[in-house]
Amino acid sequence: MSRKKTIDPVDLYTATEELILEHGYSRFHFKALAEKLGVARSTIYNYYDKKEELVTDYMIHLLERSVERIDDAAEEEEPVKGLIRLWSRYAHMHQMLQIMPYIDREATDKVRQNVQRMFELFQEMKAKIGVILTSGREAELMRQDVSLSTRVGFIMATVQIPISNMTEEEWVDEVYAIVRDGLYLNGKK
Amino acid sequence: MSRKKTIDPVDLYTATEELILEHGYSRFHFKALAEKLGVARSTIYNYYDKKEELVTDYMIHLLERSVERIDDAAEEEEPVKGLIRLWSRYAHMHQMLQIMPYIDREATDKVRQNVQRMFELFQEMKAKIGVILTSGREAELMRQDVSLSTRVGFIMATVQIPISNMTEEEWVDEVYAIVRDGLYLNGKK
Amino acid sequence: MSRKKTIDPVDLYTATEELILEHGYSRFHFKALAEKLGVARSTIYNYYDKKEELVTDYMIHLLERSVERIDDAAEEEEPVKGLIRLWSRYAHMHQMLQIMPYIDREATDKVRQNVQRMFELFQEMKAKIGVILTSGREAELMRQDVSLSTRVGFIMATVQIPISNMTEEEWVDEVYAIVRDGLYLNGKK
Amino acid sequence: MSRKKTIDPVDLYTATEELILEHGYSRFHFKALAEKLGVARSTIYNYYDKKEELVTDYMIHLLERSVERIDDAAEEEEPVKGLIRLWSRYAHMHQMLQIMPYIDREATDKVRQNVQRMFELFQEMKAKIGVILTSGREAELMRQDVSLSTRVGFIMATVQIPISNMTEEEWVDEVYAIVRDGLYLNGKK
DNA sequence: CATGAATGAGGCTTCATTCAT
DNA sequence: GATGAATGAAGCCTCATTCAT
Repeated sequence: MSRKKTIDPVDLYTATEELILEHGYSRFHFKALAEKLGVARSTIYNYYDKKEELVTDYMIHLLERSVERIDDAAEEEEPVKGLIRLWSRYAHMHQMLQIMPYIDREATDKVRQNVQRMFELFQEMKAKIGVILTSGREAELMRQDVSLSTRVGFIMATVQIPISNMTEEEWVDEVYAIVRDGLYLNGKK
Repeated sequence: MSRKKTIDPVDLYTATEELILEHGYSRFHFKALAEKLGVARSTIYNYYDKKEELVTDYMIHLLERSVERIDDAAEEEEPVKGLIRLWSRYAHMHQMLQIMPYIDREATDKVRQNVQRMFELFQEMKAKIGVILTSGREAELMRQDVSLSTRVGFIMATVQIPISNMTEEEWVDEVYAIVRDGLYLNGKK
Repeated sequence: MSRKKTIDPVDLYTATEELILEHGYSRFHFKALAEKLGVARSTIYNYYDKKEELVTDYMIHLLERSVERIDDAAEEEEPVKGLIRLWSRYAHMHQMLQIMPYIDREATDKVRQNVQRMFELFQEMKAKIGVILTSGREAELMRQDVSLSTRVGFIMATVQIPISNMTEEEWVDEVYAIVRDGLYLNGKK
Repeated sequence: MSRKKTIDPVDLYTATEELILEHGYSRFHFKALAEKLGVARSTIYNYYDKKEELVTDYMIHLLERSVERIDDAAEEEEPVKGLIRLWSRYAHMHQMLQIMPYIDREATDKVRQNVQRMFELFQEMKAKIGVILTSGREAELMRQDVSLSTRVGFIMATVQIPISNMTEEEWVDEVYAIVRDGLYLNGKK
């Protein structure tokens, strides 16, 4: 039959992620990717015709996993804390989403479709968070005087808070505390 | 911008900002810049030897103005609200800071120095926010059980919250409300 | 072509011809050929080591058949008309010959030999036409004040005349009429 | 002011023509062109963004000149002979037209427009020849029992007749002789 | 200063072809 | 034989940058 594959598709994603996180999208080339994987540049073209296709495929993969995890978070005792913990694990997702404006959406049809799919997944993510905030026990506990979209945006924005000199779990606790009760003392100690 | 064949340095900044906000840093070229300014590409080199120098100069200019405004915010009745209002005005600053990873810091000595200066300004900004949170009346009102760095990061992260279907002032009110009191009802209305 | 995983050599020729006529030699790749044949690209290499070898083999095959037909034409009542009718059937041969300048003759020894053989076949074709024009009844009917090579070239050039809005046979009649008697009235109707 | 130009646009056309005639369109690259002109490859991109744009521009230039010459031919004593003489001068035009199928017409908008323009010029050329064949003294002298399109195609096809062992003027005389009176003796000497 | 011209470096892609199974 | 995988060579193209006027 044929020769044994040297590129594991999972490695492709891993290498893509690492390169982008290390150097940013502008320095993400098939050349660098090939070097990292130890193959010829043209070899990658047997897997992906365009770098945009690879990147968007990877991002969809990442988003899909993230969206799944939101369901897990929803099951937790404190769903909002679950979301924040999710961010601590998927912090790089945020950085990946930042590169979206740099992607040439018109590169190929596949890219166009992928970008569309990413948009849908992003909406889905926001919708799921919206559901968490408006359903069950949360709805009762939560203030309704602020628009849902701002509340959802608020929770998502916390992914940006840097984690300095503490463990992941400490970060989650601190962020959850202020998300829940705010920065100000309200009769709290 | 101008039709004159000479470059007004202010136009350089304006055009730089517009190009980056419109198309992202990856599509920011001296070629496009020259077209926007109506001059020859090589003319820009009489002002800047490297595109990184231009961009970092511009970003320093932007950061310096922002830092000044923080002092104004500190004077307000509700300083934290002042900060949030500042974000609504300088939302693009956030986008500009996003491009930092894309800049080749090693390009020239000047760039290296500029990046260093940006870092200092950024620290200064965080420090000023820290001072606001720990001084005067705020210190008494604010919870101390969460680390200062997380609280500062929290306030800065709110710049990410999207402004959907509302005025700038409504956004400021909503965001300030949850920043202050959190997402949950705590005996509040 | 075939769905079998083995290649029928005849299919190879057919597919080659179709691809070249459709898209020209510059877009004739083993990639496209393999797709058309429903086999893997590398499989073709079990039959031909070089694409030039395949193409020239095919062209030789085509020329050989054409040369044979010239003998048939010579047997006809009006041999020159027979030649012209031959062109109407083998019009693609003309297009195939056009691609000769695009073939890398130095690719392999086989290619060199094939090109040589094609040249010989082409000479043979011209020779056979020359014989027709100078032998038997034709010689008496035909003017001798124009060099033989021009007369042969003239007949061969007619393959270029487009066939617009008429049947193959009408084209043959019209072309033969002017080849025989020229464009001008000479006491003719 | 600026540096002195090293590329004369006329040289660009000349080099383009030479390269294509020597090696065929498939071996016509900006790389080869740059070498021939003694400039860097990228320099050519300051003149033409796409090789298709250069080639089609050149071909339009060539066609336009040819079309003009047809008007001159029409003025001659024997217009058809004028056309044939024109071919002897513009024989390469025929070869250039052969490459049309190899040009990627969809490369850019400019290319699309150029190809359209070429098509129009080609139609114009055929129309002008048609006018010659049907107007004035010619119409009376010429047979009408063969369709105009075949007669026009016939004249254009003669450009293919090889010129072997004779001067240009001898070739013109010979070809004109058979175009006018045909291959056969009709009471002629 | 301003400019148009030229260039090199770097990235993108496509294919013919080779290789191991 | 047939195949899928890998590769190198070759061509395409864009831009930052330098240079001479």
